[in-house]
Amino acid sequence: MNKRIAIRQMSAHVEQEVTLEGWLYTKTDKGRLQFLQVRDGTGICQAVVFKKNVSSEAFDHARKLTQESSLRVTGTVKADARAPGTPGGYELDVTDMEVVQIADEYPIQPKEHGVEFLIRNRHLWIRSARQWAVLRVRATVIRAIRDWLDDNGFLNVDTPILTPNAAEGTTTLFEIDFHGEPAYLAQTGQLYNEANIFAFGKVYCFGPTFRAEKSKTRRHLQEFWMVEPEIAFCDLNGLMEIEEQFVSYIVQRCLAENAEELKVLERNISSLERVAPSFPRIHYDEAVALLNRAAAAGESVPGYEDKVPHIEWGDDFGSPHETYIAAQFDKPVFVHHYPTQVKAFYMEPEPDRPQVCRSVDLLAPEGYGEISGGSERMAEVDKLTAGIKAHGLPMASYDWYIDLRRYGTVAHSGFGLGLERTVAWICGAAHLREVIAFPRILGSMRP
RNA sequence: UCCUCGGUAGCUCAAUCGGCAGAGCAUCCGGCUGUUAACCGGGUGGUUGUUGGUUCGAAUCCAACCCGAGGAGCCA
Repeated sequence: MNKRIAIRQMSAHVEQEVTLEGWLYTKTDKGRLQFLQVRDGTGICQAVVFKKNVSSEAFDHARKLTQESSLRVTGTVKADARAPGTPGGYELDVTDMEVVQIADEYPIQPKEHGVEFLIRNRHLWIRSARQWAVLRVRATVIRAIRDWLDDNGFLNVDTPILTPNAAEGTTTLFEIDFHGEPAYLAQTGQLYNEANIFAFGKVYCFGPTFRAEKSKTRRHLQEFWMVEPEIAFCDLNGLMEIEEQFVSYIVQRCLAENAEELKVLERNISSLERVAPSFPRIHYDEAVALLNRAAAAGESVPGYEDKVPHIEWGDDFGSPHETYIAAQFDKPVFVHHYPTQVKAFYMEPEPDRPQVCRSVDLLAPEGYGEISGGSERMAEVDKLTAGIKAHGLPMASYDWYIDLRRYGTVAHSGFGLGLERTVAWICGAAHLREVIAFPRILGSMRP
């Protein structure tokens, strides 16, 4: 029995005889010479089958291999600059092979396909090189998120997915039946996070969240993952410092650990290398002025056909606005102090100017939009109850939340970072559906 | 909910003014010792999204519906 190794470890086994277990990605048959591209989940490696080097049975088996057939292939690892693969530069000079199964005709070819077809075959599409690379980067982003928070004094306290009422509005909730009582799939764990900081100081929750928005764009999913850190004794400025450290760490971890994956994705690395503290910060007032100067000059929005639309002070930004602002910077940019009226009820108004609140969105470069939204939370009972009234929300639902301000209230802040938008940005992915294994998008949840 | 675009072979797409349903890839057969989405020769493969209408004749024109994509709004 030969040593079984992973393709990723091939460079450590040059001139040794090893066995790879995997699937045939594609094949080039040259008569007495066959090139097999073998995947094993860790990479793709070229296995070269010379007729004179193997038994006639093994050679015939190789000829019969179809795309995605499962196999064990044994041979000597050779360093060869001509060898393609991930990582390339090494190939297997085959001495023997065993077919596990000859696969049926495989629907996905290593060429262009339409979106509908690929989504319908998502269970197979995840084997393709691009999808494989994206999902590996996603796993790195998740590790980086947990590592940074765990190493910086945050305690992971997860929050419920079944909730009795909306945190921020009711139109985008998935309703389910909780034994005769209506319940909703969580859109955020933030309110519970705020309870948790009074026990643990700095906490985060990290899990799936659900939005029944009728949104059908490349930036929306019905089910997506969000990490939500929440910090006691922290104001808006403190929050932005944490966010820029956190996001920079995530990006740098991907650069360090996923060079091969980013190469498969043909991602421009230099724009990611710039992602380091500190990030530019602009006030909502400045952003409005910037947008209206651009609108007056008739500038167009990168990636859109339309010109920059004029904006009235007090309105929230639309996607074209966000995209234009983000395009003015070569790093993620903070926009802070949004108008109080367009933001959620719990955001702390600026004491000297209550028309704006201590909120901040982080906009990713290259058109990937808002990857994070956060704020300093209202710390006083009276302000909070006024805020709940002003938004027309049922006071009774928030009794425990208001309670938190009665027992040792402090300035506190938090944000939510959208996992898929972050991964899409790092990978340069065209659509969020590519950065989660089984996307839930409007009108489709199969497979 | 609204706007725009689309649906033809397993996949990606052609089909001129309404006039024989056509390629490439995949698959199958044959050839080839350095291929990178190989190449060369041959074969298989069709209820043109659905229903109805106009017409001698419809993939093509008309109507309704179904499905998909991108975007707006909303949001991470």
